[in-house]
Amino acid sequence: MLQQQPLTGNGPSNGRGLGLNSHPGIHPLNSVHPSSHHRSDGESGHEGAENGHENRRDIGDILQQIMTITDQSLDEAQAKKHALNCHRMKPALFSVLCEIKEKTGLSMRNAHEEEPQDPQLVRLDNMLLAEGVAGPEKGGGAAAAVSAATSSGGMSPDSSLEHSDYKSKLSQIRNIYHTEMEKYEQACSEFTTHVMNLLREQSRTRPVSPREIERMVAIIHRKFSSIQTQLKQSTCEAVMILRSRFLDARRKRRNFSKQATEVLNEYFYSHLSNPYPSEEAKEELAKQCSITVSQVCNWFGNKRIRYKKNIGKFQEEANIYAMKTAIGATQNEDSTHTPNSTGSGGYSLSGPDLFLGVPPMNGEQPVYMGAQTNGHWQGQNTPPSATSPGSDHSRDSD
DNA sequence: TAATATGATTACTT
DNA sequence: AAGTAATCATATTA
Repeated sequence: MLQQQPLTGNGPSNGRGLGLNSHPGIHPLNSVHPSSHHRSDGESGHEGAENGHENRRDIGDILQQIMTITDQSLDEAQAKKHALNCHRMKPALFSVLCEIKEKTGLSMRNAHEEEPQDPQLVRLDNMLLAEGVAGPEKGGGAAAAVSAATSSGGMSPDSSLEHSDYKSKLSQIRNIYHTEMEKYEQACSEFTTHVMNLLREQSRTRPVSPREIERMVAIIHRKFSSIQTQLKQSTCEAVMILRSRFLDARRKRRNFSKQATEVLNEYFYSHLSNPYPSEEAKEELAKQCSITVSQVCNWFGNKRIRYKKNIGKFQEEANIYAMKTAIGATQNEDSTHTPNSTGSGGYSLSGPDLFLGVPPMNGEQPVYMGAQTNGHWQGQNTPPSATSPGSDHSRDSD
């Protein structure tokens, strides 16, 4: 029963680190059978001699029986044991053994170590607990850990796929961990009871103090818990790997939906003179685009810088969105205040400044070039005179 | 496949 | 803390 499979490759870390392929070696109990010691006591015709001689032979006999008792089959052993217990020299031997034990017992007394709770193990436990691997089953545990780990960035809804992937992987690890743990615990208790029974049984033929049993049990538990520590360790490793992979995935960029960029661009170009959405506006935009506020921040940061760097390149885009907003504005200029067009709700904060102060050229298209990019917005900036590949003079007729 | 677009990150600045 | 500018790394396009 205790030959349980040593955590084969289905472990969380591809079998790495869990390569304990043998049960904890607790052999002091059953390994002593010097089977080669069979003395040939065949010459029984020699009995008449001194008493001492006979006694020695008796003791040798009984010792022999004790030594070989574990070699016997169960029935045989049972019978032998019975015979042993009924042996007339048994009490004497027993008392001798007691005496010897009394003398040698000292060495055992100081073997009294109280394990001071390995800090490494404590750390492992804490981590497993924090990751939601150990401890009670809770759906939010893993998710909480993840969101804590990724709180800085903010995740797009796209990553919810990876998120659930992460969660399922984590629960997989969790399951493996728990089943393995259970297995070990069961094996441990089974083995412990087995050993205790054995010791109890043996206590009939040799002196076994409760203290001894206790010690043996402690040894067994130590052995098993060292295995469990290994399991914990590799579980932690697996979680770490999973986690780093998840965080890597976070770096993977995915473009926002068409509709989302639409909304963002609409806001941007309709607030070109001051494209700094307030906290509220950011939240509103985030909601509309189903992205996070920090993603909105990123987007505006990127947009501002890139627009400023090369206005010419964005001229067309600006015109398009200016047009859109204009249409939206005229559409509802007399009706309800809902400038929706492409799903863009009205950001009713600070009216859109389409065609800001800049006079719309003297011509046809509403060349949308307001934005005081040349020295306004936040702080000073010295755009290296936007290359303006677009034929239209992107600079205001100053 | 190279070039470009784009979302995220980082180091600073204000 | 919010921005800017530079940069990274991937997505998309030509």
